[in-house]
Amino acid sequence: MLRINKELLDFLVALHHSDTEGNIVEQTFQPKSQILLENKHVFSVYIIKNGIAKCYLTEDTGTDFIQEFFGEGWIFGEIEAIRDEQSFCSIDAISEVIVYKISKDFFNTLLKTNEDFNRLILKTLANKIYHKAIRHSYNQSHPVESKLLRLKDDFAELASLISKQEIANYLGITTRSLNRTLKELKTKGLMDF
Amino acid sequence: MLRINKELLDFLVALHHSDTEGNIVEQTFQPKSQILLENKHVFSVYIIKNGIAKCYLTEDTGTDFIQEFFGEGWIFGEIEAIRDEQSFCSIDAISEVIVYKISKDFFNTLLKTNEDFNRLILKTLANKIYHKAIRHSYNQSHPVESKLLRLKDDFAELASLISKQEIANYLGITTRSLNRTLKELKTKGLMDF
DNA sequence: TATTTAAAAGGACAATTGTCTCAAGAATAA
DNA sequence: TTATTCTTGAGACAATTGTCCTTTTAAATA
Repeated sequence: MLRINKELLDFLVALHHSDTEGNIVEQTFQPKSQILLENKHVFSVYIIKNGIAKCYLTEDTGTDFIQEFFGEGWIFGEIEAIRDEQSFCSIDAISEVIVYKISKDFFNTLLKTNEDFNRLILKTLANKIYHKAIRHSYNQSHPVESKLLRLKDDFAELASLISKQEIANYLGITTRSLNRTLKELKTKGLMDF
Repeated sequence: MLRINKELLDFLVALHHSDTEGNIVEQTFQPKSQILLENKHVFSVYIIKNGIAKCYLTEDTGTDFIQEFFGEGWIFGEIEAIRDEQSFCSIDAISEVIVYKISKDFFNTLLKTNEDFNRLILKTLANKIYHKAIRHSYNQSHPVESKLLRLKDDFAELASLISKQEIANYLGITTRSLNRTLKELKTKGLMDF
């Protein structure tokens, strides 16, 4: 769940070092602040240097569905830059988040001119599809208990950072269901956090 | 649901015309035949010239979850070619399916040498992520009735081609739930197919 | 420390969805 | 036409998950 994309991060660190024209800017976001809002123009592409953010979608029912937690090396805004459309997710900082920010134009230029970067983005997109497909399928076919067990280690790792509400929003369930199932798993000795 | 990717199809038609080295092969699959199987090496990338296929994942519960129905211009095998990993989905022909088939190597060469193709693939991947995110979120946050109504037109269009079981597998529900909800919607006059 | 506010846990009940089973209808083959 | 098989539809019941609301616990602030 909290995979990191070291390759992409390393690439950006190097790019930032050699950048003399201000194409890459570092920016810091405070915990709980909003980085991107749904249905707005996106002018930049962001790569997380440090911290954790959540990428979520607010449904007409009023509930948020968390697409993914983003850690180091994760990129966002790139889909909008490629599709040339508005944002379809909101992004909030969870911890303090430091990003490398590059303009949409520079991002598209890099894609054209830098073969390594191009390949990295292709890989990143392919990975996003792969993981999304696996998760979507699993979510639709398994009860809450299984979904929780599957992410046991991830949640234990993130427990101090994210709320129960956010875990529920990631699993697409209510906090009531989450608590109920957590308690059952504790009784069974299958969960401890 | 059954979007077509005309741009990519047109590109391949042109490429096929000018192909003198046998890099692009046309292949036909009979209805219900399997084109790709989960967890196998993938040696080629496929673009649908004609027909409809389903892309699905078989869970340990024994149920299939349909990721997407693929129509004209849809590409598959490309994620595996980029990630250099085994297949993570199975692909079955629903109607008779004619594909353009290109080798993994040729696909990767094209990505490097042909800027237009590269851009098309980037767009295609970005679109897959976009649509998957929207659907996953909607599926997790809405009851069966809403999911069905949302796809009313698509299902009406596909009704003669796909089975009830396949609709259920696409929505991640059982046929029992599907039938129950369809009946309710008919009673309410909201559904007719 | 006392007070206020927010997050987490859970009781009671309702709604939704799934499991199991069987019967009706349609399609296919003998 | 008559079996045979497959798809569809649905009854009865069980399990899962959600809604609403209250209580408990923890954290933040005066």
